[in-house]
Amino acid sequence: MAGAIADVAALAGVSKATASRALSGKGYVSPETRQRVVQAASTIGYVASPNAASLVTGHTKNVGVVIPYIGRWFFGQILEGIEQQLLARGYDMTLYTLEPFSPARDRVFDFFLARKRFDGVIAVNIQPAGDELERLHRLGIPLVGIGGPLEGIPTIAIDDERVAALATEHLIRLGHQRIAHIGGSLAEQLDFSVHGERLAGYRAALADAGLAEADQFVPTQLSVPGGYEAAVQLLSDPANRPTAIFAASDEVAIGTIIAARRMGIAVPTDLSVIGIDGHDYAELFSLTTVEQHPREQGVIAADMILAGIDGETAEPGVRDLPTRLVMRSSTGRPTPA
Amino acid sequence: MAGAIADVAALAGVSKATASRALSGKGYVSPETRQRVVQAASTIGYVASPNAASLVTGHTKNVGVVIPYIGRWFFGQILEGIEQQLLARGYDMTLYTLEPFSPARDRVFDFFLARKRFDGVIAVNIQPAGDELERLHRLGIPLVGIGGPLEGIPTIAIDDERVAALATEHLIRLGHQRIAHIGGSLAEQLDFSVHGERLAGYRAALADAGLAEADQFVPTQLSVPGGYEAAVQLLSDPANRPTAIFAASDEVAIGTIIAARRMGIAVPTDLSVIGIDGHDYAELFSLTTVEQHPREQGVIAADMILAGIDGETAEPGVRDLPTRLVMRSSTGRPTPA
DNA sequence: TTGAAAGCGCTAACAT
DNA sequence: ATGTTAGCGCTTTCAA
Repeated sequence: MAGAIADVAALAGVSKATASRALSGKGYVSPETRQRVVQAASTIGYVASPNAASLVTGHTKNVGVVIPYIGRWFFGQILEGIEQQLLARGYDMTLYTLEPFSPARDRVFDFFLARKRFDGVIAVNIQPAGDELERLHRLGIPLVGIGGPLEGIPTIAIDDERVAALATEHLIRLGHQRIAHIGGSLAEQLDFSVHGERLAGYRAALADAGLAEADQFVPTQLSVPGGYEAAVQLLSDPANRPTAIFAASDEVAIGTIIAARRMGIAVPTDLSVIGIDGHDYAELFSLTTVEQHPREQGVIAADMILAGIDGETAEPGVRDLPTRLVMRSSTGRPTPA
Repeated sequence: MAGAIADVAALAGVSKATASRALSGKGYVSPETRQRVVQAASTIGYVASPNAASLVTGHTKNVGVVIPYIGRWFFGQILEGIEQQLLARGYDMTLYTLEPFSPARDRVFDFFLARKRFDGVIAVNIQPAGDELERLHRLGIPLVGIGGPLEGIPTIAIDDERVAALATEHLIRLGHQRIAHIGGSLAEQLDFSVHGERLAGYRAALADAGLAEADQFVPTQLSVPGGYEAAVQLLSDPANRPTAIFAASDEVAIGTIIAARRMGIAVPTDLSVIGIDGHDYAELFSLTTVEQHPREQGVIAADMILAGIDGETAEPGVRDLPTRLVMRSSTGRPTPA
């Protein structure tokens, strides 16, 4: 309907090849001819079909993104970053949600990703099960990971252990002795080693301060409701209550604060809370947090995949992203007993 | 790399045509032959390239989705619904975020959507500006809208005016007289007429109860921070404070509750709050709300676009989705003065 | 029931 | 600097 390149060529009085060259900028075309072709294309409203082009070039101008959830804030931010960057370069973003243990996983790997539709794939917080990693490599296209080590794939992540230690140390420095940690369950495959590393950082910081036995870990879902439930559990015994909580994500921290306030526990007077992520609403909750800018992670990952598509070979391995501690008002010195 | 249909044909000892027929199920193939072809395909790990196929069939097995935001809960839910349904039918979902007034809008309409890549397009809460609607129609593919009237396009939505009236009436029935409304700004194009309709429903309900002059409307962004800010503004004058607030979305309602609690105003004792959406965290905030299941909206929209692609012509116009009032504890009777 | 051949829209040699 | 030709991987007439 909108016209093929043959129409443009005819209108401009040149061959298809010349029209193609003029439009793509590849190959020599005289300025006047180019002008005429461009003009013809615009009057027709011609836009090249990347599908047809991909058949001969092998490039699809399309990047696949595999991600565990869309609805959670953290992942939404990453997607926005990826999409923005891809769009700017003329690439499409095709999205697959891949929940852990979902039966749909196989189909995504065997069918959707195998359809030769993508120039590259970005895997966000995907813990490959079975031979999924091998299948990924078999695609034969550039791969980039976000959020944890993926064998043979260049990946960006934050240093989860260090960040967790940073957060915990902050609380220790304020004078807290009873510091609990609400984090992801170790069994949950979703987040690679993330859960374990944050737990390890927390424990290391405690140990360094001689507080090893004050260790109190509650696993939960990394979401606001998850944080809420864990906090209720953790704070229900007034006699045995921590004065500070290190939450593995800001969403968890927010849930924790909500729970505390509901239970009549003042934050930060009676309870200090710290999280990780740089959540948009953190300001609202006056949440002290270690920021990692998930949106920026998306942008960086998109840049990396684009570079890979352009032929620049990135070396596999994890590239750590900088983080920073952002002080807001949900942490303070413990009230003397 | 993974093999073309020619390889499958060769391995099965048949022609490409027969292989194609066997694999696609279109056309006659003897059971034994089909068996052999399928077998060959699976040993090679063959997956047909939809790009190549689309060149001849015109079908791309790909649906474009245009949406204002991806990070906000409501939109994330819709996307999850769409994606799940599309995936089940073998379709890809390609995503474009289209913020109101963004300069990237033109590119999406002129370039990305025009590339003949999609079998259909779902427009979520898109208020078409200028000739955007016409451009959409010019794509010549099935279109489906979510969230407001889109001329000439089948659309699903809730009856915003009715829902708003429902929420307001609930507060009135409880005995409230000073009921404020926090909603989207009328100038903001984002949500079609949604903002205006919810405002209208609110006003109609007030008028019906003879409370027309108690009308108090504060426009803001439809997000948690937006609700927070508006609530701070609305509640800062103790002498002149509403006893109930109808928020145009659950995110706004949550922001309102946060603000109120921070200001020492007890919910629902001193202030009743009601929202719209069926937000995940509503339970947490004990939020009375009018549910519309955004995820389900996504599923329905996907079904509609798929039907359209299959040739079933849906009539343009808005199809109203059912909603229901879910009572939790953020509304109550006003405390007698 | 199957095969041969044409062609979808485009780009990339290779000529000219 | 431009045109001719071949062919990407697939489906679909049309013959056999």
